[in-house]
Formats: sequence, C-alpha cells, structure tokens
Amino acid sequence: MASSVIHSTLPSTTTALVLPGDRPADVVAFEAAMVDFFVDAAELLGVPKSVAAIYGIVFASPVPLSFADIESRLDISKGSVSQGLRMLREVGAVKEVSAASDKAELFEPDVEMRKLIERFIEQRLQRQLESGKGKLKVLAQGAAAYAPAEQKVLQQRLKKLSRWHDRTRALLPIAKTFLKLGAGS
Amino acid sequence: MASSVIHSTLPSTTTALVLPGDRPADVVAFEAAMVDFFVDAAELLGVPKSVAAIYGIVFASPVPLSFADIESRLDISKGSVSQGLRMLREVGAVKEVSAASDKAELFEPDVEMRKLIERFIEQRLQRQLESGKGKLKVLAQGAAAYAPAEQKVLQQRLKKLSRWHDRTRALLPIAKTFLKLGAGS
DNA sequence: TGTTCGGTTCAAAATGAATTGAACAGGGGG
DNA sequence: CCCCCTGTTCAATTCATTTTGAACCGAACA
Repeated sequence: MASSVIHSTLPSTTTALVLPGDRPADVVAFEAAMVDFFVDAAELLGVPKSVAAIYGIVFASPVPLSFADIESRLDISKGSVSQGLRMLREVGAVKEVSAASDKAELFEPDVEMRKLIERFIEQRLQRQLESGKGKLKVLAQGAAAYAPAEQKVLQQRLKKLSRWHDRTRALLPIAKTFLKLGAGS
Repeated sequence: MASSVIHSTLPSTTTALVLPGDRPADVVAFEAAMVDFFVDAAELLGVPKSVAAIYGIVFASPVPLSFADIESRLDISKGSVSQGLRMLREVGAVKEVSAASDKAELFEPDVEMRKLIERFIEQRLQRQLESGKGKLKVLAQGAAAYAPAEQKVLQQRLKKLSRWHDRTRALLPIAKTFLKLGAGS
C-alpha cells in the first residue's frame, strides 16, 4: 500500500464521470470538480465511487435533483443510481424533498456533515475498538501459556497494545466534539 | 475460536491463517488470536490481510522470527511473506536483528506504534486534505458560473465544506500529540 | 385492462487489489 | 565450478467488491 503512494501530486484522475449533457460548459466543469472532490474523499473512507459521485452531483446542484437528473448527469447505470441513493438516504447524506405534487421525488444534500462523520466513526472505529477490547483480554490470558521470561516480554507488548487502544478510545469523543464546533447547521 | 459471544453482526472471521505446525496448542491459539487482532485492525486501515498477519505473528513471538519461521506458521505463500516483510520494514513496523552470525536475519516488531500511526495519518489524511484544499479553491471560483441566487446557495455549501475541512486539519496535530501521550517506548 | 413512467432488484460481468508460484538472483560451501 | 539454501520478482490467478442491465413491480392514467 505504502509503496503505491509514492507519486506526488498527479492530475488526480480526470473523472470521466460527469456527462456534458446540454448544460453550460462551466457548470459541467463545476459539477465535475465537485464530484471529483467527493470521490477523492470517499476513496479514503472506502466508500464506492458511484455513491460519492451521486453525492457530489447532488451537492453541486443549487436545486434538488430528481432520479432522472442524476442518472442523466452521471455516467453510471440506473441500478447504481438506485442503490447509491438508497445508501445515501439510509445514512442521512441526502434527503428527499417532495416535489410539487405528483412528480417524482427530488433529492438534496443533507448537509449535516457532523452526522455523517459521527456515523462513520461509530460504525467503523467504535465497533473495531469494542471487539479489540475483548480480544486483548483473551490474549492477556493466553500469554500464560509461555515460560516466565517469555511471558514477561509478551505481557509488556500486550500492555503497550492496551495503552494504545485506550488512548484511541479516549480520542474518539474528543474528535467528535471537536468536529462539531461551529457546526452552523 | 469457540467464542459464541453475544454480537449478532460479526462472524469474527475464524482466521484459518495460522498453521498448527508442531507447537503447543495454546501457543498456536495465542498466535491465532494475535493475528486475528491485527488482521481486524488492518482491515479498518485498508492494509492487506497477509501483511497484518505477518505483523501479528511476529508480534506474538517473544523471540525474533526468521523468514522461514514466519512462512511455516502462516498459511501464506513465500512471495507474500517476502512482500509483506518488505512493506513492514519500509514502514518501520518490524526491524531485523542480526542473528548470531552467519544465520538468517531475524525479525521482531518495532513497537513504535506512534510512528506507525503518524506515518499513516500523514500519508493518507494529510495528502488528501492538501489536494482537497486546492480543489475547494477551484470550486469557489467555479461557483461564479451560476446566477446570483443559486450562487449564494452554492457558496454557503462550499463554506461549510471548507469549515469542515479546516476543522479536520486542525484535528490532526491534536490527534498526533494525543496518541503520543505516555508512549513509554 | 393495457400501457407507460419511475424506480428497484439481483444475477452476471467488470474491475481492481491481493495472492500465488514458478523462475530467478546471489552467496557461500564443498 | 556446481549445487544447495534463502529470499526476491513479477506475470498469472484468485478473490472481493462494485457496477451493470435486463427483468420486474406498482401506481397512475387512458
């Protein structure tokens, strides 16, 4: 992994994800940049490209978009749009604003970053930290299987692991509150 | 892993990664648990399983291990061991302690978690945050392509994005120092 | 009832990363 | 000089995940 991160600041994968359609070129450029931004960020968090792209295109539009809008502006299949939107809705990243009346649902970004982050942290980190806690306990007992001298080495290592573990756990709430600061909306 | 614990969601992936060999059963169990622990954690960070397993087995041994030791205790190919060890060395996660004299190199964990974490943070987050900064600037300009009313909406969103971005950047050093606390060795 | 519109589902295909394994050093011995 | 003995390399394979696309569903409407 580390080995593939050598290259410096490359053109950053020209996202051929946004379709020109008939809109003004500069609008399309804006959308493309936005999609790019989110696709990049998502990569970091292990979120599928298509999902990030959908969020990006919705985020880039000053007005709510319909399913059809999204489908027409992105070069991804209807199925992906459907699944992606579902995921984003579940997670609270987009919300539907019921259109005029009979027309289709419209989507706009639910700009509560805070929630997104929190949810992410909770799901991934906290879960892992919990299960880690249990495993550490088991390990501490398992060390008994070794001869005294070796046991000492292992116990020391385990202690270190525990400390790190605890610090991380302690960091979480701090991060949460910190990211919440000045959360305008 | 006879852990039929409470949690409904986690199958806990019985790591069939550690080979019994001829060592005592409880030692093997200990190693398996350790490998498991690291494989789990690694998953979170997007590190390949085999690499995590190697680190785990080295970490679980009170004495340094040779290439052959590692290969014989884990059910992964020689090629993977070689590559994995290289990565771990590069990253400073293991270090070689020259054996007696003519014999093969031995590996032991370089238990500087701090360094590992720092390196990780630097490579992934900081990089992304940097490139994000640039993109945000471009986006702010791109918003000019829209009509005044729409522009306002977009600018507001962009501002929010920026704020989040900044807060995250500000959080990094905090996290670093925090994780450093009490780093005994 | 038949037809179209908006969207969902899911098996199959594509993608991309990790893993394998066989070919290949190099370096001591003998 | 030849032959192990260790470890590395890298193209080919496997594996997991994402994406596709066609079948499908239900609701509105004629």
